[in-house]
Amino acid sequence: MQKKAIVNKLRSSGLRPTKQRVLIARNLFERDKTFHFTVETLNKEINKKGSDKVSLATVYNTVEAFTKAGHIKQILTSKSKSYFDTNIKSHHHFYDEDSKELTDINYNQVKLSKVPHPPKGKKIKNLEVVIRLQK
Amino acid sequence: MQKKAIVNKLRSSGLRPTKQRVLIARNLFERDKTFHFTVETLNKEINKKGSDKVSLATVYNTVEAFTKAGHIKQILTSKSKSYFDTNIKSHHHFYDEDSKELTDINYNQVKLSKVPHPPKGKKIKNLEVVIRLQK
DNA sequence: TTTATAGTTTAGAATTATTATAAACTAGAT
DNA sequence: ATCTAGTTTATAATAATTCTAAACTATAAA
Repeated sequence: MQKKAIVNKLRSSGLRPTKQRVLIARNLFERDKTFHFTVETLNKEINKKGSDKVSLATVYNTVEAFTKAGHIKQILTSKSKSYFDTNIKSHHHFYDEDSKELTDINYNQVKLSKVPHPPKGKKIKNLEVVIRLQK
Repeated sequence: MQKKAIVNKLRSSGLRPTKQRVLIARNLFERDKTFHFTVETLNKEINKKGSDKVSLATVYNTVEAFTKAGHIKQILTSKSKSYFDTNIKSHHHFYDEDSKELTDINYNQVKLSKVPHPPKGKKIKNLEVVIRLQK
């Protein structure tokens, strides 16, 4: 993804393309593989190189803004820390209990043949499967 | 569940049936419905009545011990707080994004017709589906 | 262009969730 | 009854996140 595309992406979701947001967005979206991260890991990534520094508060703000805009998505975990994923397509995860690592599972590798009706007045927004692994 | 059964449950998992553990266990397991909770909510429950007080640290310790023993299970969420469930059977959840509430879905209301092979050397420990709801 | 202003960033404080510590206590074996 | 390892407790420490309010900036309008 080129810088121009990044800027458009931000603009299209009502976010001003500030220096900090563009920097974070490039770090997130100019990758080959999808990226699983916490605010802490992203903050380290962003601030390690001699590059321009971004404050931790801004990393928090930006991650929240990107999540609301649907550019990244929050992952379901059983930890007291928030995890995010640059893969926003409907997909599922392996969670390895030994290594504590998350891996994507392609959407078409899981098929549900029966799903309950949502309660009245509610719609299904999405559906995620987490498969816990052990040795 | 009677007190004696509670005591056995604790003993069988190598936990001494102390006053505090029995109190917490009764609060958790002598319920009609399954119970979704955080340490904070459980702590309030336990300590509200004029009954014997249990320290917050003990509530944390006990919840951890019960989880390890498999008497309760940790729920997958996208929050920076740990949620637990007294329903340890394989089952799934609705997560209502508006009210932030979790509801159990019976195991047999969800059917998977295709599940990926686990990576080499790993076994599937369990599989959980979370259905996110919106208005 | 300047200028005005709403949106954004920032350091640091405040809050919330959890884990660690080490002294006092207790269940259960001897 | 006594001993001891396991447990509880208040409190401190740490970790994750949110808040605050002052400084800064993108951008729309003059």
